[in-house]
This record gives sequence, C-alpha cells and structure tokens, in this order.
Amino acid sequence: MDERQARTAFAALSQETRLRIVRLLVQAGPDGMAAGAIAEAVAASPSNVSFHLKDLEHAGLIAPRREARSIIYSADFTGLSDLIAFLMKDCCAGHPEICVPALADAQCRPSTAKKKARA
Amino acid sequence: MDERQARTAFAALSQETRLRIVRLLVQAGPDGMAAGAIAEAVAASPSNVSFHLKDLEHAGLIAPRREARSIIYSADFTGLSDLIAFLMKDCCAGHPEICVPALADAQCRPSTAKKKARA
DNA sequence: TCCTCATTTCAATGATTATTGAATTGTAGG
DNA sequence: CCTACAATTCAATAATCATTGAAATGAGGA
Repeated sequence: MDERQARTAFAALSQETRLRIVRLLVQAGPDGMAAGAIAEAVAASPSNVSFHLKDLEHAGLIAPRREARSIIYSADFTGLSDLIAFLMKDCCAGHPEICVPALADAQCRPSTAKKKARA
Repeated sequence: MDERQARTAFAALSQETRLRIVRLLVQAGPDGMAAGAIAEAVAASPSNVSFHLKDLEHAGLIAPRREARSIIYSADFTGLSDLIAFLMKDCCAGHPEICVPALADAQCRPSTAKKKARA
C-alpha cells in the first residue's frame, strides 16, 4: 500500500458515519449488508450513506456487489489488513518492541503464537 | 482508546504534511527533532508546521518537550500502538485469521514468536 | 536590560468536505 | 409497457480544514 492510498483510507476512517459503517460491515462479515439496511443501522439518509459508501469503496475498505434490486456492501479485509501493515511499518520501523503491546491488546495473534494464560 | 480519539488520530494521519511528520519522528526515535528542523525536513513554513504539530499532539501521536530555546517533538509510540490496536480490534473481531497477513508484512513480531524461515 | 532566535498565535483567505432534498438510473414483477 | 422499489447522482448550502504572513511570546546570551 502506498502512502497516498493510506492517507485516503485514514481520511475515510476519520468520519463518524463512515467509521460506524466499517465497524458494522466487519461485524456483518462476508455476507455484507444492503445499502438501505446500512442506512437504517447508522441512522442516516440513503443519499448521505451512498456518498459515504462511495468514499469507503474508493479507499479500498469496502466492496459492493449487486444482488437483485439491492447493492450489498461488505468489508474489504485485505484493504484493512494492508492499512494495519502500513501503520505498523511506520510505527515499528527500527522499534519493533514498541508496537508489540498492540498485538497483545487485540486478540489477533496468529494461531501459531504461544497460548497465553487467560482468566 | 475510544472511538472519538481514534477518529482524531485517523484525521491527523490523513494529511500529507502531518503523515510525513509522523514518519519522520518515528525514524528519529526518542531523541525527537526541533520544530524548526521538522519544518525544514518537510519543506513547509514554520507557522504551518506549528499548526500541524499541535494537531498531531492533540491526536496523541507526538509529544513536545522544551530544550533550551527549541521545542523538541518526538513520536508517541504508545499513541501509535493504541491506534493499531483499535484498528485490529475492528478488523479482527471475529475474523482473527484475516488480519494475520498484516503481522507477517510488517516486521513487527514479538521476539517470543517462533523464528520463521526467511530467505 | 536589550537583542536575537525559535516557535507559536492570530486573523483572513482559499480549498475541501458533509449534508440535504429533488431528480435520475436501474431492476424486477404484474 | 407500466408501476414500484432500491440506490445513486446532482446542485446548492453549510461547515470544517489548510495556508499565509504579520504580530506576539518566551528563552538565552551580550
């Protein structure tokens, strides 16, 4: 991911409605949600949500597909993953030990990681 | 890190000059750099850089300290780490396997991780 | 104290971005 | 073909953000 694309993605996530949409679609998983259902869930007008969906799509964070009369959006996990990698490279470059707390915090470790004692 | 703080941080990183400043300061490490040196490095006016530094500080991504006549800024690795954790929680919640590629991409693994064959 | 240097603050301007409602496109069923 | 429905596009307005240069603050050294 190049810097320009990363900035576009950061800008997309900096807006309240858009961040809510992304979190919603991550929760929804690969099935995704129709534009109308998203609008209802985030309590915004269809036209406003359409505007934000386009922005998120442009940022590579979600992807649309048509299904009958609806357009279904789902999270682009590759895009999100790339963005995390970008941030990590910046943060950790030359300072690997500093970023590690983030890994512990998010329950997001590869299954090859040692099992950690957990209450 | 709450959602509001995360959005502030994303907004901060979405601006070209600010992102350059963050990357610069991560490179510089804990020693940091004086405001003037930063301005020169990113080729922007002192007053403009001051504006952006304040924004980054407000976002919790950098921290200032006075040293003689200069004000030295350095990256706030905790803030960056928290932001990565926030993003990972969203991205990985319920989908841990999807985020893992990011870990491989960034050379940012805990030293406790198994050593991986690497060309 | 006075002068200088580093940085910030301020006010004004220009540029992006978000929101709204009306009009449009595109899909499906009768 | 006509109607209904889902979603987008468009134009206009409001709001936020970035940039600039001039003025102010604050720390040291002569």
